[in-house]
Amino acid sequence: MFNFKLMHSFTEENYLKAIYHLSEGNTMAVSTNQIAEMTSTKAASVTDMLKKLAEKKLINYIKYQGVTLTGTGVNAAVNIIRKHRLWEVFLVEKLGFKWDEVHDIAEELEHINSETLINRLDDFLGNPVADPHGDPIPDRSGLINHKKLVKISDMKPGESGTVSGVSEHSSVFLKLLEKLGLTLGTKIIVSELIEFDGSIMLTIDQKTERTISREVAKNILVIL
Amino acid sequence: MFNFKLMHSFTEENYLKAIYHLSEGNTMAVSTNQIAEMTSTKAASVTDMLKKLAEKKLINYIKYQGVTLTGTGVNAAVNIIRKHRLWEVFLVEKLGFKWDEVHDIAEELEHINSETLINRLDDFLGNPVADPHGDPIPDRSGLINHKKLVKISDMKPGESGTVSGVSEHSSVFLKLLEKLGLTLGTKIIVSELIEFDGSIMLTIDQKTERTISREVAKNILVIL
DNA sequence: GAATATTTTTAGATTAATCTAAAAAATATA
DNA sequence: TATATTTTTTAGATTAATCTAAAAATATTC
Repeated sequence: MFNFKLMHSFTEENYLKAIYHLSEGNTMAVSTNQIAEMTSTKAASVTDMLKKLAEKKLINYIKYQGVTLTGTGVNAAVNIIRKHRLWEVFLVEKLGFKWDEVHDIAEELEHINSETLINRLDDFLGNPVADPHGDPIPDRSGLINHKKLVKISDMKPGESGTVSGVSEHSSVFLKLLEKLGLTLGTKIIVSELIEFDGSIMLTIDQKTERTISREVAKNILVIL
Repeated sequence: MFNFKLMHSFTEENYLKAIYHLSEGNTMAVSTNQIAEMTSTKAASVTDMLKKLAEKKLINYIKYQGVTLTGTGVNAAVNIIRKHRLWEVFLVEKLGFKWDEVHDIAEELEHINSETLINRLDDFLGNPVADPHGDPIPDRSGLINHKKLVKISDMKPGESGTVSGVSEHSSVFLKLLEKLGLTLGTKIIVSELIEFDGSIMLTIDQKTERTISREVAKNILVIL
């Protein structure tokens, strides 16, 4: 259960989210510059905010050593991500937006403060487990069901799987995937690795044959 | 069509909305103190903001003379109200909130900025013409279909009508109406005016007989 | 391990929105 | 109409979030 009834400002929430995303995957502390880059601010501004978040016990912060989220900080961040992803599902499933159109609007909606609202939205949507990009939706207690996903670029020839996520969320990339017929749920088989440039030949949905660049392959995640 | 692509801050929007609501009904300019009261700020803060809004040509402001909205200002205010009311419909119709629970959440949602979002929400909801309290929802060009509503307190004995709106939106009042069986759509007949205290005896839905105070009657709006 | 480069923090300003207290203008009252 | 009261504005501060420029700490390179 989310036990932080204290309100955090819009801006504080964005910093928490940035720190959370930056620490996903790696166990290291997150640096000031990384946060500055992700939040499109300057390092000096980040330092100021880090002091404030540390004061509020949302992060562990030692000067010059980077930051990690505290338990409370993780809870806050996960709650924002839950809201973001549920709103994305709403926008796509109920309002007919495309998967490349929802990010900015969800970025605003994620800051709406009402636990009741978000839990009712969750129920209304049928308690979805993933957002339109395949990212898992934390449940109301903050638990995240991480699926084991593999980059197409890490697959061996002959292996097959189902497209289930992306690690690049830009509209340009998502539109490309649509054009290539590589949306979520698509079944693929890696037929060949092209040694020359590292590009990868796929069989898509048992019919189409298509070559994708290594750069594209790195950003498509598959369940084997 | 709304032709103000310029963004207004959360705060500016709240001032515009306050001025709009305060000028509804009366043709007079709105005073600094009225705005301060409605926005829960001090008069000095209001003066500062009025200068800013005048600078942006959203209001007509003459020192010591109060303010009126300009055309652009009205458009901006109406757009916010449209968003507020559509979100209220969503909360009640789709998420199962009660009519006395939606105001605060809609107050946050109304500031989400996306014309596409709100137009799609409008369609998703079936282009409703009124919010859960009976207030009219401006269409996407900003037009408001004002219905001729009469206060129960202004009705004569023998007159009948359908409850179609309220002029008091507090949760306390709305809950009371529910308890009294006087929700939107309820048919009433004024059976008697009690001279002693001005209270009014009603027949509700052709069966229940009930007396309501003049204070309550003043805040219930009816279509004859 | 000293010199250089990079990163991070501090210091001092800026902007938006607010406040209190005092001054100015408008309104009400005697 | 002169005085008192109320309303509104100005003046000067405060808070949150940001910035630039300079200083301090850490990391890299020779």
